Amino acid sequence: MNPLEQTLERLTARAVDLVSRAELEAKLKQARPLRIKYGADPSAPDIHLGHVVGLNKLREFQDAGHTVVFIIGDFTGMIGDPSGRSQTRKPLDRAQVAANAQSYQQQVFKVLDRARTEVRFNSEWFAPMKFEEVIRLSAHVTVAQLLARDDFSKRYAAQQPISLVEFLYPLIQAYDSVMVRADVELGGTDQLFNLLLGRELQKIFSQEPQVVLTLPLLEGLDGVNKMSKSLGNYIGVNETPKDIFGKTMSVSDELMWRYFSLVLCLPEPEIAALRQAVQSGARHPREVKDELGRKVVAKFCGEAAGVEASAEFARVFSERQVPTDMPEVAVAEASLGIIALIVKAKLAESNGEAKRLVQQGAVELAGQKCGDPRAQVAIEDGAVLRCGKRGFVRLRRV
RNA sequence: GGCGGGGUAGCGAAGUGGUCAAACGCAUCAGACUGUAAAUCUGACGCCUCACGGCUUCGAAGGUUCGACUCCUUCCCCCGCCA
Repeated sequence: MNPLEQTLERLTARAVDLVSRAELEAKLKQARPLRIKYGADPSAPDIHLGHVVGLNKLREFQDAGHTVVFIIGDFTGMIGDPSGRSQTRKPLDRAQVAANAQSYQQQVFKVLDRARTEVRFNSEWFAPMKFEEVIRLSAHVTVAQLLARDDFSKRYAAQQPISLVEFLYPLIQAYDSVMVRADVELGGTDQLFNLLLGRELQKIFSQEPQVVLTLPLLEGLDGVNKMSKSLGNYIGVNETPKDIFGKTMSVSDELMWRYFSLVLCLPEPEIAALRQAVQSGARHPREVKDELGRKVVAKFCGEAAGVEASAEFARVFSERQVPTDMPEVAVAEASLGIIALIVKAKLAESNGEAKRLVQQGAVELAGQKCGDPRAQVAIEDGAVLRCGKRGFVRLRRV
C-alpha cells in the first residue's frame, strides 16, 4: 500500500456510508489541509461517548494534517428544534448558548487537537440573513426530497406531526456546509440525509460537493438504544473517573466490543483477537472489560485515573469494602431512627423509600446489617452508613 | 372554519360508576447469584404510619352521585384529516 492508500484506509475505517471513496481520494491528492465539518447542537452541552465516535474520526483527520471546522449551532439552538423523537427542545437564550458553547469546547478538546480546529458559530451567517434569502434558499429543495428521508416518510405515513422547522433543519445544516466550504462532513448514520443535502446545496452554489462519511451510532448503557442524553443511557466525558469506569463496567459483555472499536478505535484484528481469547477462556470477560474501563477513563482523565478507578471499583464491588472517599454528613443527634438517618443522609428521598431499603436488607451501619426499620441507632463519629451497592456516607458527630 | 383523536405514576400504555394508589411493559431501586454497576432469578416501586389505617393523585375548575379515572358542564393544552 502506498501512503495515500494507507491514509485513505485509516480515514475510512469504521465508516458506514462513504460518498464517495473516489472523491475523498481525489481531495486527498490535492495535498492541502481539507476542511472537515462537524456540527454540534449547543442545547445539550454534555459530550458523551456517542459523540466521541465522531470526534475520534475528526481527530484522525487532524492527525493526517486536516482542519476540523467545528460548527456550534447557536442560531438554531436559540430557535429551538423539535427533534425526531417528537420532543421539543427548548429554545435557549444567548447567555445559555454562550455558556454551553464554552462547555462544549472544553469537552471536545479532550479528543480534538485545538491547533487544528476552527470553531464557528452559525449565527454568524444566519443572524443577518433576510427572510427573502431564506425563501430563496428553500426554493432549492422540494418536499418530495425531504420526504425521502426515512424518519420523515414514516412519520408522515403514520400521521405524526412534522413541523416546518424540522423540514428546514436539513437545509440549515446544508447551508452551513456552503458557508464553511466543507470538504468532508461527518455524522452518525442517522445524519446521512442531511449530509447528502449539503452536497446538493454546495453544487447549487457552485462548490465542489463535500464528501460524506457516516459512523455507527453507539449503543448506550441499556444496550439497545443509541447513546443519548435524553435517554439517560450515556457516559459523559466530564464525569468522574469513578463513574466513567463504573458505567463502562455496566456495559454488557456482548456490547463491550463496540466500545473497544468506536470509543477506543482499536483496530478490528485486535478486537477479533480479544474476542477469541475470551471465547476460548484464555481471558476472562470481566478482566477484558476492566481493561476497557481503564482505557476509557485514561482517554479522558489520564492513565493514573484509570488505574485508580479500576482499583477502587474492585475494592468496593468485588471485595465489598467501603470506598476510600465518600460524602460526609453532619449529625447533631446522639441517636436517631435508622429511617430518619437515611433520609437525612440523602440516601433515600422519602421515609417510605428508606424503609423499603432497610426491609430489603440494603442498609448497613458501621459494618452491621440493619434490617429493622424501627431501630434507633447511636451516631458514632466516623461510622459508615451504607445503602445498597453504591450509597455510602460517613457520619460526623457535631 | 369544519370533522375526528387525545391529555392517567419517570416514560409508554390499560382502565369507562364501587373490588383503583390505579393492570401491563420499560426504566429505576434492592436482594440472591456471580465475573461486575454483565447475564439470570426474586422482590419493591405516590406520601405519612412499626402496623391497623390515613392522606393526596388520573389536564383544570365546577356539578351529578352514598360513591367518579370512569357520567354532565365549562375551560386549558396537544395531535391528525378536510378546507
